[in-house]
Amino acid sequence: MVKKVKARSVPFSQTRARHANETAEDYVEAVMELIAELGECRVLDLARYFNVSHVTVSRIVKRLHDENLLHTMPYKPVELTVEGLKLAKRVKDRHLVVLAFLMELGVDKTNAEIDSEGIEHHVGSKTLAAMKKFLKK
Amino acid sequence: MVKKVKARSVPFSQTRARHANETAEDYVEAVMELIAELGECRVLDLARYFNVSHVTVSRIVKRLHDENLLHTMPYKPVELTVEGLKLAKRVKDRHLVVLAFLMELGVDKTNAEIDSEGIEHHVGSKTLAAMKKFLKK
DNA sequence: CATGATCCGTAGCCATTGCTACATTTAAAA
DNA sequence: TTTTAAATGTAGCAATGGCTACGGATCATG
Ligand SMILES: [Mn+2]
Ligand SMILES: [Mn+2]
Ligand SMILES: [Mn+2]
Ligand SMILES: [Mn+2]
Repeated sequence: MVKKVKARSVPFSQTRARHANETAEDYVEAVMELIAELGECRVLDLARYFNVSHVTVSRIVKRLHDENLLHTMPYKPVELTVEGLKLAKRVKDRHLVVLAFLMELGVDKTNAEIDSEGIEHHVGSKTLAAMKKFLKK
Repeated sequence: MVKKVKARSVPFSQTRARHANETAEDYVEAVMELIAELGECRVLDLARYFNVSHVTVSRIVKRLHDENLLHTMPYKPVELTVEGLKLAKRVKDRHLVVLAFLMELGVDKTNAEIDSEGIEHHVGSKTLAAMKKFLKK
């Protein structure tokens, strides 16, 4: 008789899929925010924002341009496509819910900001709804 | 007058650091669990568990061996070092808290299992404490 | 004890995201 | 207008974690 292991592979597959979207989500949100704050979004603004080199940003911006999330021309500011803006709004809304939820739970702002930056990408629609419900009470 | 952007780089740096630990955390937890359930933990057990190829597992096991988290000899089952067991216990405890928390919040078990698999790695000590407190009430 | 199935390791590919060093473009100052 | 500083791009390296293909080791079974 061979013991069978529970089908735990689904959560891991889902987590890997979410990690694959994480960079795109953070970047479109950052571009939207930087344009709102600075009027435009330059590669170096993103590099400072994420605390990475401008080279890393430049390459990722190129990839997200290929994925139709960002507009970009050499030496020009980065902009959002229609698709990118839609994603940015959705992601920012979710991020704000997670942040508010953690603070409502009693976590200080500093730690809520740190943890929510990672947690946001792993919050599915059901969990997001539960957090919103909690916030209403 | 130049507008200055808030220091948002800290959360992103922290999130990247946590992602760097994620594989190690999931693997030691998996090894502990598979040994508990099957008596031993083989490379292929881990491959099935994570839904990846045995090659991916083999390379990662080697790296975690170099980091003194796992014991491994060619063609032998994988075991935990003292350090690995300590980490596994800590990680499993945190994972269970996150899972129970999500379910207490009203998320169904299936989605709670999926989301907690990613969220766990981004839950700092403050957030973990807040979740435990919530569960006590 | 032979052998075939299963398990595991190795070679080698790709994508992603970090980095430094250097080249080029753009924009500001002299 | 020339010159210099800042911003951006390019080349090339490393680590990580996916994969397939193939070969060698182990073990159960005949
Ligand atoms: Mn965000
Ligand atoms: Mn984030
Ligand atoms: Mn996990
Ligand atoms: Mn994550």
